[in-house]
Amino acid sequence: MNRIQKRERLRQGLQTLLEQGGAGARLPSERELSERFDVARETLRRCLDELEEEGLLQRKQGAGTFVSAPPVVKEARLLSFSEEMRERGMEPSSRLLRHQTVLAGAKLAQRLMVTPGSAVIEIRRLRLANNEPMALETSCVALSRLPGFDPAALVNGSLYELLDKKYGLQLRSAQQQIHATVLSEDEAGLLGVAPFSPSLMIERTSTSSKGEVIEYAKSLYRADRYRFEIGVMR
Amino acid sequence: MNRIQKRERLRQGLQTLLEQGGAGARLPSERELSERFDVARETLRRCLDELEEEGLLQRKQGAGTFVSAPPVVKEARLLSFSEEMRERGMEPSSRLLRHQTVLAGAKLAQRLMVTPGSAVIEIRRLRLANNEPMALETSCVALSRLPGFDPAALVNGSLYELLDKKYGLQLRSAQQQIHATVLSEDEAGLLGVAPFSPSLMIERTSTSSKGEVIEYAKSLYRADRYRFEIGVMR
DNA sequence: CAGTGGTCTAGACCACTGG
DNA sequence: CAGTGGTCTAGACCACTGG
Repeated sequence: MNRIQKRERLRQGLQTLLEQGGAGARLPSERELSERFDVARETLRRCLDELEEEGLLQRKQGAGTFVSAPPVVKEARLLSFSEEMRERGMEPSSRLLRHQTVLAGAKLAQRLMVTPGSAVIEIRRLRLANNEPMALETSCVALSRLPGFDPAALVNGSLYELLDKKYGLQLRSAQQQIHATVLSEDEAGLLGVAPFSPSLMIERTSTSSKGEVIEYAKSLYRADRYRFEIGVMR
Repeated sequence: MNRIQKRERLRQGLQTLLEQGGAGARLPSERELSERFDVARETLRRCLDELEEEGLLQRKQGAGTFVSAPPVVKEARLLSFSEEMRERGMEPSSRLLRHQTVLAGAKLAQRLMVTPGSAVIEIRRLRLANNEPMALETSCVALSRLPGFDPAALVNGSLYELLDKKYGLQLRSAQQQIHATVLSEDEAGLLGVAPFSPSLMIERTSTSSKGEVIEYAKSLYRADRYRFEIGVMR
């Protein structure tokens, strides 16, 4: 399409200008740019909006448009343990420690948004990276959302993959709370560290694209091997 | 201004429509809405863009505009300690424990992106919420970026505010690393908890809109009073 | 095909800044 | 004050969908 080509040319032309200018440089005015690229000023502005959103430039009313240094912020994304470890260049694996069906108490029921007393599958796994213990994870999923769920499938697999393949459930967002705590003797033993070592505890409530709460998980990470990293914008 | 009122009315009118409709409902067409609210279609579209960005509605070319169930994900934003505590409904304050000018070693120089050996101001503050100790914070800023900097101004103020007012520096993004650790006896004493209590340690490197690294800060939060909360999307 | 959202235009007036 | 970005308008044509 002619239109797409035009948009593309505009975008690339602007990026070239940004590169030539370097951080701090001032761009020509919007009226001049729109004439130069032969587009309406509003069209140009929409393109500048995008570039500003991406942090490549800054506009200041009455003063002008200035090139920014691109930010290095790493966006937080919802990753499974397996995905995250692979991204960190490590090979993930799991050991299924225990699984049982329990009846949801008031607190858990609220977290999973189910009625108190409904059946919940609780899965406790030791999660390894390069065959070294990394975290101790307890996941809870409501049985009603996962008919015929078989925890045995989790011995070496990702819960997220299973949810997707078997139930067509894609997790879309999660709420995470991060605390610092110390490990009990049992927990420390499983993770292979000294008792009362510090630990990063992450509680996560994951929600499907339909808005249903699918999983509540509580993970204890070894503080000596794991850091939580996040980029934030103002 | 008439213009602001108009925009405000439009926004509120649309939100009312969204509420009345409920998730899944289909809004009237853009042409009809623009007529009803007496604005140009482009103006209406800009408002719809915002609402879509916020996840309140979804548009589908050729089909229509539909009300979404609002997401509950809380976006991570770069907040100063003061801003964050106020948002949590607590009154922030600070006690300046120490400040000194040091020469940047290799590690600090790399973090601040300055040449090793340059002067760096190091500020150590006890940060309180409702007059209770909450965190122990050590901030480092390169002197070259803040000529004539006076740490005394920080006794009861926000560093971010000072940077903005005095130097016109707005922080735009930050990279944060979150660890779990235990407090030394000194640190525990200052924070008013038992020695070797667990602590959430947050290291933050903040960058200005021009892409310069402005601050490196290391904070030790009381694990019993502070949790880091974050929403993530897939 | 009628109707929807997506994009673009030329022009106007406003708020803000100090090159 | 001239010049900048911010907002809005009325209208056009496009791509896509199936109420």
